[in-house]
Amino acid sequence: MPELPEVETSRRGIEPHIVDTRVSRVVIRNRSLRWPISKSVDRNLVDSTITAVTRRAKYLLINTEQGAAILHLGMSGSVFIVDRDTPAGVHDHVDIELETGKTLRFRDPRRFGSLHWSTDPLQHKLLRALGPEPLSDQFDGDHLWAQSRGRRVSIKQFIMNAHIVVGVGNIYASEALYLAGINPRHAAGRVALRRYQSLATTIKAVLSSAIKAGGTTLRDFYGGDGQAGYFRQKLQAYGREGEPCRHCDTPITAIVQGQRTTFYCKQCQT
DNA sequence: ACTGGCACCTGGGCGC
DNA sequence: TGCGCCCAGGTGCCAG
Repeated sequence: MPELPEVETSRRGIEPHIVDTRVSRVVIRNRSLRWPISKSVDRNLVDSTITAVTRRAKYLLINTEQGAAILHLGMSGSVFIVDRDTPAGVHDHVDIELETGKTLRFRDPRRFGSLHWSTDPLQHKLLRALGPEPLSDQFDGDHLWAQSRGRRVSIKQFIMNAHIVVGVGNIYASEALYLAGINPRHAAGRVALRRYQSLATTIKAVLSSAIKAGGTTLRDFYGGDGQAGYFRQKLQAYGREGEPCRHCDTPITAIVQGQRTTFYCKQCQT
């Protein structure tokens, strides 16, 4: 479900309800996610006070004085606030009950998500080797160009590699390449610096714009406040196979790269 | 060091 | 209606 804009939308949705609040109880109905949820998660969260909800890549960090719960939503996960004692559905795996009477609920039908505990989350194995945040100053065309030299993977797969830059998933990779006019099949190592500068700009633009719109709701994404994201209406390429390119009317093409579908315009993206 | 492919899992939508 | 098939917003890990 979520790419970076959806995770950020979720973060903003839940943060005001849980910050500066003590955790009274943690209910874990199913520990079998992508990795088994360790008991250290509930053990450390109970009775602690949430100090902040932050994000690194597509990970949500629920911070306390002692450490942080590291939550990944996988492909189908979502977090939202409910009143305590709201009946849980079959895919509601984790409830973090707060002393306010509210509960932070984690739902994940496909169970590709994960939940860890760490006293030093940014140094956690899953986080420490990640590339820069796309909306930070550490990410720019120079970075992409330098990292891409000698690489033969397609530029689409290259920008989706979290060790290069985080937060660019399948939707926004197609969108950014479309906006930059770059053919997604090009070998990353053969794309010029100038084009990478353009691409870094469109990556920032499309992610910022999607965050502003509350994310993209394809099927069932709702932010932590229950609102559907409305970026879908702004998609230029993703999901538009056969529909006319908004610039040249050429039907949008769909191809498969690395087992993921890519959408692009053969005319505009060269 | 890279690269491509597989794995994990459920549900929605479609064609018959 | 029901069944089988294909597809889906992610990403760690493995073999080559």
